[in-house]
Amino acid sequence: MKEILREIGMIARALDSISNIEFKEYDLTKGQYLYVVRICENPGVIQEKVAEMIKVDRTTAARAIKKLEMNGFIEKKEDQQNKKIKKLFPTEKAKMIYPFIKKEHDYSDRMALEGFSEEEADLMYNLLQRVRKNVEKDWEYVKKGNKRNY
Amino acid sequence: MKEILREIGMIARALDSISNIEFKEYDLTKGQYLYVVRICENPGVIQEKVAEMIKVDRTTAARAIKKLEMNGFIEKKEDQQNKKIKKLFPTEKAKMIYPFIKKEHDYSDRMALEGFSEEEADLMYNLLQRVRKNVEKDWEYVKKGNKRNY
DNA sequence: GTAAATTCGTTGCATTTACAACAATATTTT
DNA sequence: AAAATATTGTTGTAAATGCAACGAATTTAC
Repeated sequence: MKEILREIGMIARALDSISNIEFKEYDLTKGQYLYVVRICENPGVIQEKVAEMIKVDRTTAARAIKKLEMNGFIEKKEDQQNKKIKKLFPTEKAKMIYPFIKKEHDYSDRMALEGFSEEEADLMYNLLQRVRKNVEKDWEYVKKGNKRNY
Repeated sequence: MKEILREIGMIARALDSISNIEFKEYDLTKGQYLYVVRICENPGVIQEKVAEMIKVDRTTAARAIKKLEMNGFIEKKEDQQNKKIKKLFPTEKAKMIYPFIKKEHDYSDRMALEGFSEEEADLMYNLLQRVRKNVEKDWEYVKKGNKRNY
């Protein structure tokens, strides 16, 4: 069996580590860049969806977003139609740092793909999206309390 | 820019989450399966190397391994030549659960590669190894306190 | 239309994670 | 051989992470 997930785990931890170190400069603590990026790109999303996008526990997202709100990176706005949800928006402060996060991410993507041809890079992206779609099915299944059979 | 690292992050978090839930059954808490696997496969490694393999902070590995030792999953043995290092070995308890961890990992790898041809799976594995090698260079560079320029 | 189920958000608790700083040994440099 | 540097391991502290459990609003089922 090709152990692709072990490779993916190593890559992800290494990169998360790098990003966390680099974003301290913008007063973002561990993991927060993930939320800032998603909320900047999807203004008006709700917390629950952000957690799904990132693939993190709902309660983890809840606390991370609460802290981002306290530190002035994002704003929660009530919805008129639905009293239960709170829509999330980036503040000016978040909008200001977004380009820097993007730049860092772009650099890392380029670095990760060093030595790849254009075609290989495209292929990699497509293959990864397919893996991600496969994996998110199981993630949602298991997160809901179901048991995988193997 | 192809945002491969965002995909990789999503996949890795989803899978880590699944594994953590599934390995509770074997009394392994969050992240511990990573260490058990590496130490089973590399009996005699030292802590420092395990951290490098997994791509996790040295002190994180230190505490995780300490806990695994306390819970009877691994043993630390002093080296005769080098008084500084402690070699790590799996106990019988760890050796017993290793096949189950392997089975779970295999299942996840298969699930992740669903819809992939043999050739695509091979290609994916090769591309990922190349990305991993690129990324670990930067990780070590940044972890040592150096600043990337972008 | 009401009851049941689901969605969405929160908090209490236990745990992991990682930076900083230190100590001890080992290796390299001069 | 002594001094400087690197390696390996530990602990203090601060913070994130995630499960369990709750409440409230909404949607679905009957």
